[in-house]
Amino acid sequence: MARPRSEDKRNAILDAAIEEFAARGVWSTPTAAISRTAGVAEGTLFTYFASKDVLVNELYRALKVELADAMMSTYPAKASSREKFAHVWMQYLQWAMAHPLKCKVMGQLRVSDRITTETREAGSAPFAELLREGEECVRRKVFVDQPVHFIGAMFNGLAEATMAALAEPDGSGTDYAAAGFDVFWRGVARP
Amino acid sequence: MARPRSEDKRNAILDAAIEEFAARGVWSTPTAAISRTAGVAEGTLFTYFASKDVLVNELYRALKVELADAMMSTYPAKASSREKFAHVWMQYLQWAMAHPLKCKVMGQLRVSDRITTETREAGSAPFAELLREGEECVRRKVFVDQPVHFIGAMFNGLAEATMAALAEPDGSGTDYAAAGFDVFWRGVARP
Amino acid sequence: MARPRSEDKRNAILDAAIEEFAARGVWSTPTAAISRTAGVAEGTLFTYFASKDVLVNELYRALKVELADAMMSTYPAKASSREKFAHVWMQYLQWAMAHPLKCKVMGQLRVSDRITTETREAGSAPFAELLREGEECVRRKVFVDQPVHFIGAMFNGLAEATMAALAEPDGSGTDYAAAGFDVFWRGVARP
Amino acid sequence: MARPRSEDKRNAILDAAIEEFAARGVWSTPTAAISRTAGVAEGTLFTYFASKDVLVNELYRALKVELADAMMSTYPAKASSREKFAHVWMQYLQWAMAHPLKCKVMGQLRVSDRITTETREAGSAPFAELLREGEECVRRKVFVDQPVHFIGAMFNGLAEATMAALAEPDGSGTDYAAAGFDVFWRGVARP
DNA sequence: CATGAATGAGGATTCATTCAT
DNA sequence: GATGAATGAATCCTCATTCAT
Repeated sequence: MARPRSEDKRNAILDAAIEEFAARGVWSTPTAAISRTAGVAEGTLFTYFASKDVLVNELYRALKVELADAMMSTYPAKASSREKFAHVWMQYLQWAMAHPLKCKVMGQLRVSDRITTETREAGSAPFAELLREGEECVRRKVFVDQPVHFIGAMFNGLAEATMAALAEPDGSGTDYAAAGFDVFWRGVARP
Repeated sequence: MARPRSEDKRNAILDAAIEEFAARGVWSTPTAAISRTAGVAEGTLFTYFASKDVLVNELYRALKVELADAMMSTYPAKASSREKFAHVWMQYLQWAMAHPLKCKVMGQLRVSDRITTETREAGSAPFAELLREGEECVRRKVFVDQPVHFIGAMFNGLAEATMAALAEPDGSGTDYAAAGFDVFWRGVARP
Repeated sequence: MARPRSEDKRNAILDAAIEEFAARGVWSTPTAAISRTAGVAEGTLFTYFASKDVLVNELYRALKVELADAMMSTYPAKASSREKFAHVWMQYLQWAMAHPLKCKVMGQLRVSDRITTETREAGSAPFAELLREGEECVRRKVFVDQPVHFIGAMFNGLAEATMAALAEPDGSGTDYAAAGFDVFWRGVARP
Repeated sequence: MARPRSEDKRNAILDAAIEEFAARGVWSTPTAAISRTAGVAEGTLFTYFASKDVLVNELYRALKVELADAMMSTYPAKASSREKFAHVWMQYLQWAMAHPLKCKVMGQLRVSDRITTETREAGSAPFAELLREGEECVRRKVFVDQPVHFIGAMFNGLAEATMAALAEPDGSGTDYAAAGFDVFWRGVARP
């Protein structure tokens, strides 16, 4: 199938999907709701995405790419390791705070069975640079002696927890973002 | 008088739900699949759970209760703080490893819109004891000066990440469970 | 099947059926609603009535019998024809006003396909006396020269219309009952 | 652009509904039977009528409109009052005889709880002209001194009874239609 | 290509009836 | 006989996808 005409329309559909998925849950949202919100006809959705599964996978990939861009595009290649991770951490949280719907949808998609392994791999590709830095840190004994993917998982888990804390409406004013990163760094840095 | 409602049947339905939800995803499993797996008629499911939503909420609560029991029933009330948290951490991970399906389903339910606030609250009730210990640690300056719910979130986030790492089939033999706890403790303990 | 034990229970079921049918419509009322209102178990209903259809037919018959009793038990066998019909007319309307639910249900059952011809015939049996008087009136040229069943239909149609008028909440105070009978009598009496 | 919604298909569904409702009763006919008879897919019914309730209400309204058209479209505005009512009466009965199924269905719908007040009002709107004539007759002392709606109810009640008599298969050859109107007129005309 | 009506398999639930207790 | 849990066919409706316009 040739590339469909309008990139705008494709994006409108993806945006509508985010909005609807966030509001009603991924598997409770009919494609008709998405097309309506996107302002296109029901059938049009299927000229841009062959099926709902495809749409969902592409959306996941798109969100990952956007997040990766937010996190990595200003990556301070020359800073210290700590600064590199801190920078990425902060970009992550800022993006998450700026895009709560996208964040919520990513959370739902992450645990979904309909996201293929291929999509998942594509989604983590842009973070290769960060992985390399992690490996370096392990090698240089800056980090504890654990596989990078494990350390990456810690990073993610803590970031998500921090995000959730930031999202709470208790407004205690605490700077969870910085606190969260401290937990991460103290946790994985070799004592 | 009359057949009494059977706890066995209720459990069979919940077990079947776990099995099917893990295999096909919560919102892709028809109630008919659950009843078939449970060995009851389609209608019987609805004498035990008024609707699929109710079933899903009760299942979430039941899983939480089971997990809480695994984590807290052998809580070492007289041990040191570190030992208390370590114990709970290990019980958590052991339960998770022993019940991967339940774990997977909990992961899906946690992000679901259909789980009510009430259910969520009921699910976290059994961990009150742990919260208290956390507060104590903050007060005694064992932990960094952050709200307990934030520290609890860190605990959870790291535990989940560790679980995921344990579930990976790379079988590197690394003891992720212990390593994960070390990250947690170093992270939240006052340096 | 032997006569079931308790006549009371049978009546409770019929009464409950009237109440529920009036409130929710005959075919929107589950048998379970009837048994609940009657204060008996779901299954018990079926020891008194073999099926819902049977229940509905017996109810129709019972209502007809009750109405017939109200109309005919004080039938003034020695009065003039006009007085006879007027008496029956008034009894009819009084019964209808006194039992609006029963009346409503009869209205629904009358047009229902599930009422058998046999039931309908049984329902009109108690009015034989009145039919005879009608025939007499035709023969004696008190009524216009039409078949009695046609005149009976007029009687019924006008009585129902009068009932509906009485049920309206406009409360104009008009004596519809008497006015309705006058319309009937003028209409069918030979001028 | 796109297939336009077809009035034909809508009518086919309404016609099928009449046929099936007449044969099996309104609440015993599955929507699937209607769509099959109409020659459309099960789902198509719901693009024309949002629910069975909506279909039933629209059907009632459509039947009323059709009947009103039959009765009122040739209304002899310049004839005498008696002729006006006689005309409408005859049109009513002719329509009823010509469309026994529609008539039967209207009878069932009239007593149904699912017909909304709004639908009922819309259904009686086209008869305003006749109501006015009735009021005129009361004012000019052609009719007895009763509210028009009461006289209207008599008209209806008698017409229905006459219809039922006409529908009986005794084929006595009696001209019930004319006889019925005579009953009406004698009944309501001031003696 | 865009549109939205048409399709029909699938799904949650209901409910008359049966039957174990 | 009474009870109410168990049954599963039947029902209304949804929705991903197709296709005529």
